[in-house]
Amino acid sequence: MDAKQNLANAIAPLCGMDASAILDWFEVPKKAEMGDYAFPCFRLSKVLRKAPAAIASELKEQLVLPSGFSKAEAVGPYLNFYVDTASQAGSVLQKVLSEKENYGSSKIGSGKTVCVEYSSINIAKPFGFHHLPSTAIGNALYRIYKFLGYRTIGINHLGDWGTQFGKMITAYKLWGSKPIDDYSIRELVSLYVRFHEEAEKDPSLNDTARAWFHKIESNDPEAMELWAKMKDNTIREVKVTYHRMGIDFDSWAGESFYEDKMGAIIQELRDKGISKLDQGAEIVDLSEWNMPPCIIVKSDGSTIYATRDIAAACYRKQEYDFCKSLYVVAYQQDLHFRQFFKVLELMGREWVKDCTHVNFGMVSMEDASFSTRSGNILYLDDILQAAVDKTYAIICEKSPDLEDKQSAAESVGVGAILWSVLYNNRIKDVSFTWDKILNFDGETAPYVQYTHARCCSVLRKAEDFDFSSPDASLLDDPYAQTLLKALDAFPAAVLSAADKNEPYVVSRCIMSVASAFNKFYYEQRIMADDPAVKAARLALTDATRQVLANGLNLLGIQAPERM
RNA sequence: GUCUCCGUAGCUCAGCAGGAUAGAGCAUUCGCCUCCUAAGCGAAAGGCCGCGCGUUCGAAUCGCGCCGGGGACGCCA
Repeated sequence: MDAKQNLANAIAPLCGMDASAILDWFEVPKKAEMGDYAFPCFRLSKVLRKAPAAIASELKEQLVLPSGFSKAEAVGPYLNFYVDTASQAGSVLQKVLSEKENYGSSKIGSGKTVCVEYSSINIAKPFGFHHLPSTAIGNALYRIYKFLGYRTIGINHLGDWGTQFGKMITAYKLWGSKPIDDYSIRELVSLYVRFHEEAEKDPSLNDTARAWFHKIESNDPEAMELWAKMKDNTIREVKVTYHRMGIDFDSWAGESFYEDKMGAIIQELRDKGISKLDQGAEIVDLSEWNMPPCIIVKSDGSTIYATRDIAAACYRKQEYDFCKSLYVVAYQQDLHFRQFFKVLELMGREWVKDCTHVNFGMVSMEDASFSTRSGNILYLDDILQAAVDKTYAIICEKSPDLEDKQSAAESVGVGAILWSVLYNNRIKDVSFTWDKILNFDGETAPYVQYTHARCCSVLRKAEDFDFSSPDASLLDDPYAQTLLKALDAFPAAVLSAADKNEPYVVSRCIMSVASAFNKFYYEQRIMADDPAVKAARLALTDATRQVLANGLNLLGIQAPERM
């Protein structure tokens, strides 16, 4: 960034412009051989009334190159600048190797808090593949913000309230055969499925279910105990899966947590004249903003998710005083978020501008749809396990001598699954097929992890060799240069990922690092005969290892040293 | 019907505060392990960047209109 400023300062006087005016004209050429920065002269041709190409070559003649640059070249209408590779290489290497696991981090978030609501599973329901995007993206954002110095609050907004628990209890009372504590999620789900089958034949079961939920709401001891135990069971069980993915939450406050916090919201909406009665329900009319009304209280007097989300937003502001509050929730709920954000705005909560719906695409199966009721479910844990099993088989084939195959398989298998939803723009839909999810070739986590392991392997072989004072000017081949540029791009990628709430910016960045390293590795011998060259290349390898590890860590993916 | 998002290679996607011959991976075909992990590297082939109009010196990128697809649209979340 000072590089551009220096160039602007040097060029501006030659064409009678202000340095600040031409600063953002600079661009980075697509191809490395065209230099590191380019100054297009099209716009100057209007002012100077000359052909752009002529301006470029005249500028080149008159220009005094600022320090840090090795040459300038006029190519057609462009003036291309090449940075001095030795000093550039030296500073990148030095920065990575001295900052280590903090390379790419920042203090911009110091003293500020970001809330991230993600994963948000339902109690006594499957933790399924369709939860993967929210879970993986949310966790990556959580880690990225933390890396940038923010205090981060990860919130699993549990679906732990509603008539489905009346159904669960009804089913348990009718068909349960052991203490509720002994029921796994899968067993609870089969009770739930059975309830829906039987309720087809005997609709009165639905009344029983409603009655049981009413008991929960009115604090009936038996109902509360069953509900609480189902909730505890579920949390205990899903924590195992979360742990596999390196995830933990700071808050598990779900829907039930806000039961006693909605009354004040409803009252405030009435008092301020924001809500009104319509068809027996209390609504906020949003037609002025071209939106359907937001329902606050249903005609039967019960609350609804909008009410809960409003209460939750207010609670989080009060409790955490966030500077940003993110909701990692599928785009099906776009309208819902626009509605309740608008209601918060009408309530005078100016901080609602800091709330963001981080939406993502639909998850589907190729030729079926997910449905708990029909029992058509893909458990996330089964998919993780399938990936780990496949990885284990690959390791046995490719690295039969590896000592701890199981832990490497776990890192790589789970990493591959997480990566599948962290490599593309969030908004892209995800359609599940076993072939796709178990493909570890090409632009995948295993590729990046393999590259990391490769770096570690080389470094192990050089354990006794001192490369702490590398001569970066020896890294002047194009492969090393491309790699250095990729390493240099990492800190900006982290910032951009946070700015856009898009983890794929980090994924793409470390993918380009891995790709550049593999080309470098193939073309250049790292353990070169010349000790000075060897030292420089080992330092570069160590820096690569570090950046890959940092990037994978931000995505919540392990970086194994051997695989 | 209204609102909203998306449309780039056979497939999955980058690129879109406008700029130099549009990039990857997968799949296909063909090469590269006497040398640091071949889960790697290379090559070939593959594109009216959905269509049209406009703004501009310049549009995959910005605006408008079509077409095609996803999603949402009052008492589920």
